[in-house]
Amino acid sequence: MPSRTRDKRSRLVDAAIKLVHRRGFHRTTLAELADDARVPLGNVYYYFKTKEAVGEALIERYMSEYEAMLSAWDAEPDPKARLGAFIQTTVDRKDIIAQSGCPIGSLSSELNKDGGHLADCTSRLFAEQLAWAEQQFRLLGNSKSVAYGHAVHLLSAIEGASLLTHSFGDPKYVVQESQRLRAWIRDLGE
Amino acid sequence: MPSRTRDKRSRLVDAAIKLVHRRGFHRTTLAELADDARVPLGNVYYYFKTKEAVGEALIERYMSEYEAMLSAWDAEPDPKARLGAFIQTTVDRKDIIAQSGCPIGSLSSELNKDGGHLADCTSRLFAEQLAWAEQQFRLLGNSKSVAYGHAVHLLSAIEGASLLTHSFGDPKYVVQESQRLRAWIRDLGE
DNA sequence: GTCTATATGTGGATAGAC
DNA sequence: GTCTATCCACATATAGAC
Repeated sequence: MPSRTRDKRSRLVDAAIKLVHRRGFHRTTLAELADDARVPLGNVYYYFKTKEAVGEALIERYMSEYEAMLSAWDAEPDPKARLGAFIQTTVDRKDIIAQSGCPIGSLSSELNKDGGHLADCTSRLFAEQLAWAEQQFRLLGNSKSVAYGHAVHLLSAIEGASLLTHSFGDPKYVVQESQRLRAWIRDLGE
Repeated sequence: MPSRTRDKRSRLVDAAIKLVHRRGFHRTTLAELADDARVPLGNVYYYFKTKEAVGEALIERYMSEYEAMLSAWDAEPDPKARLGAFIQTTVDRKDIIAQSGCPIGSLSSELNKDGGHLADCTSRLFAEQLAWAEQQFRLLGNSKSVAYGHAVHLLSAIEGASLLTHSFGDPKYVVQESQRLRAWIRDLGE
């Protein structure tokens, strides 16, 4: 695939990440996508067979972005610091979450109402996060089932607080809930 | 307003509750609504000026349903029992949550991407729940800010677990998180 | 109040020239 | 590979008879 071609395809995915987060998948039109990526509408179909294919590429992108973040967190010295870095990522994005919600959470909520296979793709993103967090809690000496419970609790609280932050358009909910989660992790195993 | 008229309008709102939860607001068409309520399409506009007006009625309905649940919970003897009843409501709905998510959460997530005033209506539902829960925590002897933090934590965890349950199509997340929340409340103030 | 037929706008997708 | 023009399906909304 030529590099110019990669470029346009990549720009379209960039646009999808931005616009789908802001307006949702179904309400984002291919015309808007093309416009934002400075690609003529008809040409979009050279890169993606259908709109659904754009959705797949979008989720792929999130998947690789997540891999990058995971590497960054794994650079932390110990599990508690890694979990802290995970939480901090949400706090860092508090303003964008207030505007448009958690990108994964709102996408998952939307696509799971269609019954299509795009829904399964988004849940894989959550599954990866759960598996990573479970691993950290296991390293803290917890049994598999306890570690899993902790991971579910962590992700639930973050996603729920993101939903409230989005609903009220106020970052304070993720900030407050993050503090609580940090204190919880700090005191674990004492 | 004649009773037959009330009937049809009410049936349309019933249909909206069901279909919007299942498919989302934007993807639910007025034709589907009319069909489900056994009302001819054109007649919908006698009861609602626009689709947005259907959305308002839908949220009104949720608001009054919530009032009814609140009364039920308030019948419990003490704050911990009331909070337990609140949590139990989510567990009771675990299967429908696995299918279509939390009705309020997914509606809020969807409508907050439009910037319209329907979004503000949904956040009022969350605000009511937060205020009620805060009140219960205050009755347990907590300061206003601590009680508010607890309320945010409770609602966040429930909404987040509902999101995971919906995403994976598996009730276990709300069940597990509810157990954890119940234990947390049981041990509060010890 | 009720219902049929239809106007109007929009969005995904395609045809086909270049 | 690129881009214009357009098809077609569908959804909101309205007109107007009954």
